[in-house]
Amino acid sequence: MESEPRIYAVRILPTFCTTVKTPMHVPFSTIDPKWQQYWADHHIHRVDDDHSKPKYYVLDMFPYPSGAGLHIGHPEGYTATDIVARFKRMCGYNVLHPMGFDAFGLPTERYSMTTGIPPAMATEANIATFKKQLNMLGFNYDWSREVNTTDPSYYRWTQWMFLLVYNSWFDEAQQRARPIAELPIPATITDPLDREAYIDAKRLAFIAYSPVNWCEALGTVLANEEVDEWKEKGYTVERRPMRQWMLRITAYAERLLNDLDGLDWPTSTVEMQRHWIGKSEGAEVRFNVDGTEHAISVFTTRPDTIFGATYLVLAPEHPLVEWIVSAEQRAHVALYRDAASMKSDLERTELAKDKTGVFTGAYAINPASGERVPIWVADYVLAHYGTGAIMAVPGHDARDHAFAREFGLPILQVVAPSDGTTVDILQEAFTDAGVNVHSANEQVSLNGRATSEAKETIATWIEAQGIGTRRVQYKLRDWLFSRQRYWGEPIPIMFFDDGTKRALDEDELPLVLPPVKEFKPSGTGESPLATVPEWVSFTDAKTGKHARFETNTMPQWAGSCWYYLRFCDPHNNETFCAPDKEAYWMGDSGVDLYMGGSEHAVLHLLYARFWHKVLYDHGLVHTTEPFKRVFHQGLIMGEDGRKMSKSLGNVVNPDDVVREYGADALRLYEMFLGPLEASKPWNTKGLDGISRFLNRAWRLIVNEEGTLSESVQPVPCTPEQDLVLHTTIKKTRVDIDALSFNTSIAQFMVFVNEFTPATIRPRVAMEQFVQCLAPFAPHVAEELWSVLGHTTSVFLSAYPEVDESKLVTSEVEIVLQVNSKIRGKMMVPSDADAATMEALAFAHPVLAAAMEGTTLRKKVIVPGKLVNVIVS
RNA sequence: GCGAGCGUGGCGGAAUUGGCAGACGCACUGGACUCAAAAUCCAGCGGGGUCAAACCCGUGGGGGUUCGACUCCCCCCGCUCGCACCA
Repeated sequence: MESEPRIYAVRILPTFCTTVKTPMHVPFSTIDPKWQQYWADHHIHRVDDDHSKPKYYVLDMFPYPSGAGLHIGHPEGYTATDIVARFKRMCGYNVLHPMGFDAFGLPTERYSMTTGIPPAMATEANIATFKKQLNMLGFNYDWSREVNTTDPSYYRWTQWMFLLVYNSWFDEAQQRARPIAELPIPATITDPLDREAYIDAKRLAFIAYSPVNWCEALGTVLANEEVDEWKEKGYTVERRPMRQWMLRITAYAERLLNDLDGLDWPTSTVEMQRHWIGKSEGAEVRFNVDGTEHAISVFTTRPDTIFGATYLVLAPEHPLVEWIVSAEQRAHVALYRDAASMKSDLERTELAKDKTGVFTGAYAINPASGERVPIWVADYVLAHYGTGAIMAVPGHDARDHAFAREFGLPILQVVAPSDGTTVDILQEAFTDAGVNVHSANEQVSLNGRATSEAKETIATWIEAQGIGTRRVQYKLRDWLFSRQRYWGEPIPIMFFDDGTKRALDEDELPLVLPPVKEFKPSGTGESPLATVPEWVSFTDAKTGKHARFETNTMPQWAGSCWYYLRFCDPHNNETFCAPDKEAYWMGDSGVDLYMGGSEHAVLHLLYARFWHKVLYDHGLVHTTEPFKRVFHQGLIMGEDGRKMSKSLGNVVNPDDVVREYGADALRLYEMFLGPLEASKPWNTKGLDGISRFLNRAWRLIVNEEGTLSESVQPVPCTPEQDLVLHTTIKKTRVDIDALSFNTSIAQFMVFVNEFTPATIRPRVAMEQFVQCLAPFAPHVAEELWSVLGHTTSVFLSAYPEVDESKLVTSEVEIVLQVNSKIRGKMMVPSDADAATMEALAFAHPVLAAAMEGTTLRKKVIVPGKLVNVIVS
């Protein structure tokens, strides 16, 4: 498109044809497809399983193939990994750089609801579009290893892994998953149904009836972490108790936390995972309810403040509420609990400015102080965390303080600042660590003890009294694993009329999704699968019993939990991945580089780590972690600095850019924008700059006829040229490992600026430059490599090596400073030692003049850098 | 509120262990080529100051460590992302 007007001008003014020098441009519209075809025909990107070479596994988070195709953000991470993959291959590594599609999910299903086009068909079309666009950008994926999560030959193994999880229990003592067959069953359990119930309760995949986030419009439940996303899109989500599959990820909380150490991940991502797991250490303490047999267990991280606990609070859902509530308060409490159940977790916290609650009419005995304290119900206490009940210490907890002030409950001070100052506990809670006061009974005194010591003392006392224990608590909750949707992996379990069930055996997998005509929700809160007669009513061949299949399907996260393993051995029909291939490609550290957006910093990465650990416990993988190094590419914003969106009209389409500037210009431009991890605005003018650079590089080597320029000669480099060349090689090698592509490209520009004025260009410099550039701009580099006379791909050549001797110059410029201010510069031999430097520098007029008539106080000499004299 | 990260020219951004701030690109200015324009090539481009130089100021603000700080430490301000009644 861009080149059209130029040609046009020549055509209408033919008389100027001979006089006007037509500047040469990279003919990208010819060479891009040419080399893409060449790579495909010659299998340049085919990964071999030659296990004698060192491996490098570089992985992109595979995309969801939406109908909209690639957006401009996709090529950013993909180009980065493409550069690394091509570079590592040129360095002699056997590189695995695969691509696939995470294609199950709601958007496709919703598209099918409105169009009637089956999701499998829509997915196929979308994937074709994505692949075409990915190839257009010249990425070096080995498509023979493509995976697609919706392909039965893939989800067969997703189902197999679900069953592996299902058939596991977590041995707390050994801190690992074990086969369910090894579960010890108490001898007292003899009834088969009781036995099954006991086993089911221990499985890592289990059915629970708990309040979930139901979205009527979507016809499915959502995970807690998904709620915000859909609410933003305008959907309403309500709390509803439903039958759900859960995965016991909480069993792995400690390992998921500990194994974060030693990962080469962004600090923010590690921190986010730590917070998500949310470990806190404290104590669980029992408070007896006055005048009853009941006791309320509370979890606290501040057992040292127990003497200041002036009331208890139960979550509205706490089962004990109805047992302890007094007759006169019963109506109030019931009203409050009903109101609370209508609110979602989100609404409870969003509207959390003012605390609400209601008195139960019951009292408990503070086991430390012996005081009788009122028991309240309030929704600022969450049912799912800790024990669903707290001891309120308004003197030393901001939330309890606000509640106590609202309802006129007593506030006691039991901790004072360590520095001896006083605080007004009635005005504001003192939540820092300090020294205990007013904290003693006949058996134990915390008075005068520092907070950390007081915690220990009281915890020991609590345990000695038999009223509680030390306890570790996590925020992490079990993973809600079922969706009431059609377009997901079927859960391979069938239920019989007698209340028993059966998981499919390995030889019965995959359990394939049945074709359906209607994708709308069944209307009963079940998935569209519930409307398929042969799905919910059939005779099981193995048992002869009448059965129905589970109608829930797995969430979209399932397929992405293990795809990195399938890439190691994508066509294996015997197992999900052959052990020797897993051992080779996953090596000692797993995926060597995993690139993807920070939106997956918590969930996907946590879920995948969890599955990996289950596999590890069963001896199916041999690394404890799947991803050694994770990197998040930043967002590319619109030209106006705002997030790209159709409604703002600031969206840049990669197809348009490739058509106008070529694939290499887009690749280089996105890498040159700024640091890979930063979010940065698009700037079309910057694309012109990159285009100019590519054209200048092109003209170093190619003449107007499109053949090798006469300026390229088989002569050695001058020392200056060698310095630039080897600086470029060195910088690129270092920068690629650091993923600092913007600075490598800047160095390429320096190289081109250096060689452009030269009339004789040493062939060796041109060749090595082309090799350096190749991972970044593969199409241009291949063409230049070919113009230079090579008949095989530049990617089969070895990346240039740095000759350190070429980086050493005979003289270096040093800085002369007087009182640390720069006063001059001079050249000295680069190997000059401190004494030589001093002698040369002191003879220099600038220093000589500065020191005249002054006293030398101090001299600082840094060889190769500077001479600094301090005078007065 | 808590956690993580970041503040450098008109703009995007560079700057091993503390050692010439502003590489490289964009924009802009001037010049060459051209009837003219585009393209290309050459030169300039933080602020003040000067005919020019010298010189002074300058990496969000304030303090500190150091011969020397964009870099290390403390306090403050601002921005981005994440979490948010988790007891």
